[in-house]
Amino acid sequence: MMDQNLSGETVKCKCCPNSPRRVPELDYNICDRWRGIVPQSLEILLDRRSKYKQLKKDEKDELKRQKYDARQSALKWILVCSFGYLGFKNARFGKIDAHIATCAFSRIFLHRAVAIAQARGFKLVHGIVDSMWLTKADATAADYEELCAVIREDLKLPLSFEGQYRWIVFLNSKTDPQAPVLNRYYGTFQDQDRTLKVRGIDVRRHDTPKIVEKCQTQMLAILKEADNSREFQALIPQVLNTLREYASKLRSGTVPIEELIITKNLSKMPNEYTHRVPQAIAAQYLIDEGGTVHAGQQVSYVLTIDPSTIPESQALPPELADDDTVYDPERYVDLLVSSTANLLQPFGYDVKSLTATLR
DNA sequence: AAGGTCGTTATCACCCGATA
DNA sequence: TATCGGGTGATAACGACCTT
Repeated sequence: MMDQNLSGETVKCKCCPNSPRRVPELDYNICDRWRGIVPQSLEILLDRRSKYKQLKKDEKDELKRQKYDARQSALKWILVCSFGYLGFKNARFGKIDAHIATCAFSRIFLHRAVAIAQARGFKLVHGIVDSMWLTKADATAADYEELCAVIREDLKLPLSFEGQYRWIVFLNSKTDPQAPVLNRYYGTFQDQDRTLKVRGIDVRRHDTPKIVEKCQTQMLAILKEADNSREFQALIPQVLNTLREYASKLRSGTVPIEELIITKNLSKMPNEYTHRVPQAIAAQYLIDEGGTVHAGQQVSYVLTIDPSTIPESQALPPELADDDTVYDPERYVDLLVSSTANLLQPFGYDVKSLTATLR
């Protein structure tokens, strides 16, 4: 968007239909007379972000480092939204053609970056949008930095090396167990702290109850000590012990309600729900109590024992829970099992086998 | 914004045994 | 032989949330 002058008024502009600046694949013309308002605006944000990144890099004080990191991260999300907004039809400066053009450039750049990496002996494990995961036997951080510099120079784009993983697990798709998916993975970096990076799974979701989050966090803490896949496999029994521990705690009925709360964002008014989903049931309880619940609002609930088959009794807002409220241990155990399976699926464990080990 | 995953609920077909 | 109900499994629709 920046360097290519991609903006609502510059892509397919009327003033220079024969501009030499073209969009790859699509051959749209890009204005050669004016700089677009989008790149002009983004420049401010990009400059500021790279300043904070640099400041963080040069800073020793941990608190300040965190502060700079938070600022560059806030700017990152403003920039991500700017890209999204370019394709939003109601946006003042939006235009779908400019959005499509941005995607076309991004494909070309990613392709080119992959080609450069491969030409230098790196193997592409996975790539998405503006990121690549590469391997090369015995490659050092310096090798990756060097590759970065080459690509940066070639594409004339800022590019940074995030780190080297000791190991990384890409989870397979549940709908197509053959295919690993791009938005669910976890791994540890080779730094001193063995920093974990986790995307997409339970601990990253805000609707995961605390009990499951704690359990999965503990499991990840166990696995992060592995240096390679052999050590990883050797740690799996400890992970299974953690699962058993949490499951029996749940079954003993002693887990406090606070750890069992599930919170969801309502996407519609409670009466618009066609399915008797727990969040709709919980919302109805709140309305019955004289509360008001709107789309966009958060609603919390606890999964309760359902002695009848009335859907109403399967969920209860924690606000209405009392000492007699009994949670449904088995449904929470199911959540634990599924979160465990999310970690161990590539190693031959699934919900069925894990459930069996808990009997 | 776009492109996904995934879990839950609803629905329906089907099987099977019980019942009349 | 017809009917009913429970259980099971497949499928569609729904709904939430995640990734960049």
